[in-house]
Amino acid sequence: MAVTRDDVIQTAIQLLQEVGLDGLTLRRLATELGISAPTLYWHVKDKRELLDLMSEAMVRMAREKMPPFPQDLPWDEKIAEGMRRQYEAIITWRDGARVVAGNRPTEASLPQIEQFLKLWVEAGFPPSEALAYILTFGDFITGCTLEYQAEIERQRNQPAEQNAELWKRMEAFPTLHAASAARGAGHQAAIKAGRRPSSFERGLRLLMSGLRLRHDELMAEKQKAAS
Amino acid sequence: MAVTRDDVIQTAIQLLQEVGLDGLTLRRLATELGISAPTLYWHVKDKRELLDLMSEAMVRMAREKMPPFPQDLPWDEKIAEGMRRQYEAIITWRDGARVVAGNRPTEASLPQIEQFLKLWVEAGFPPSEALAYILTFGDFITGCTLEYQAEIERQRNQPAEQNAELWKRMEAFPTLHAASAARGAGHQAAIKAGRRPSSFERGLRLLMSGLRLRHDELMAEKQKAAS
DNA sequence: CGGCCTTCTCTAACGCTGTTAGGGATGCTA
DNA sequence: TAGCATCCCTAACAGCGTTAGAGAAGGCCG
Repeated sequence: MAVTRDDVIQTAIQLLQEVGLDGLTLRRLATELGISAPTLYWHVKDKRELLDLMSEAMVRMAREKMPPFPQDLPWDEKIAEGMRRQYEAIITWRDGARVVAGNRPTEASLPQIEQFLKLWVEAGFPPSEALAYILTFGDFITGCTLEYQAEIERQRNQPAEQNAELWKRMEAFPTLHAASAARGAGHQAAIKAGRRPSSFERGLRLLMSGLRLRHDELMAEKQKAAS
Repeated sequence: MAVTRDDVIQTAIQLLQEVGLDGLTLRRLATELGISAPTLYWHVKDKRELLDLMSEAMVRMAREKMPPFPQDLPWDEKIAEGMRRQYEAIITWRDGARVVAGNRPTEASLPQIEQFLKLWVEAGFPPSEALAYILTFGDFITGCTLEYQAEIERQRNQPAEQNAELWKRMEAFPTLHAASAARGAGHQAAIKAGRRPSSFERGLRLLMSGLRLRHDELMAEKQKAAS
């Protein structure tokens, strides 16, 4: 049976889970598909294009598995939920951040963005401001997922030896040492247990607080203009 | 005259500015230094190590060029200024985000962190919470710089042709289209003129708003405990 | 039926990458 | 004078993304 373009993408994604982005070579992918490496170039223009297609498919697939978007929430919780979903869609996949980040929004993501944008506009934000905020939140999501997954890959590659040395050096810095100690143990344990780090939720909370303030401002302006 | 390890790092950084991270190969770097590629392995263990050293040097050099840190500011503006400096230290360099991001904090950055951490503790944050916030802010900086520089490299490689097509597709999505139109022109012009995008300042403002709220909470708790 | 054209695949090879092996030359030190 | 550390070399390897160009299978049309 002939390999389809979709087979290529799905197998690539599956392979990504197993070996990570650095292990995802065209030759390896071809072998997995039972074809030769150059044949991939019939299905796909580039490795770059393959990654774009994977990125799109990964986000879409992750989204499809989520429960329907809750409709009966106040505006701010809706927006927060939207952000959480984007975060989830990326961090679900091994090296998801490196695959997805840096891609310009693809055509397939436009409806998604449009729908999300509507939430903001309904809440009272001007469209252009809303878009700017979405991109800014997106930057945070990118950074969050990237750093988290970088940490995971690091731990996969080297069993915590250099870590100990850094810890030693920290003793020269009392505040940092105290902070790390208070944070350290629980945090490390959480990562190893597969639990998500609190960094995203913490940042999201801050961003949402700021956003609510801005929202209040806008509402006040509108009230004033109406009177 | 013999090449020193520092020559290697400095030349690598300079080369990075000219050709970007993807153009920074060991052979090219060696040629620039007037030596052969394998000789680099006498100065440096790895390409990975070279990048770590570059990262450290880049941040340090950028910092050294900045005016002394202003001391007579309220706590929140001090913290915001610290964040701005970290952002600046990365975005100054071509592909700075890709070089710096994903590196665990190096030994050389520990004093920097310690000092910054003190600002937070003086402001009334518990050390571990402060550290967590610093990392969260750091995630945002990473994402911001990364996406911005990715956009720059994209524009360097392909002169805006695919961009136009995406724009066409947008017309099917009224809210998005309106938002992009309102934002688009000025934003593009700003990037081409070398001005920094507002995304970072916008996010920073939100984060700081949230942080001030949290600070109020902490102060209230402390007051309560004292009485 | 024979011929064509699309679809899917192949082998061979190119130019590039980071990296290793192993061997020299120089110059300080004992 | 011997030895050792320093700094550099050539040759080569395995792997990467990618290109050139040819070939087999199947539907369509004369």
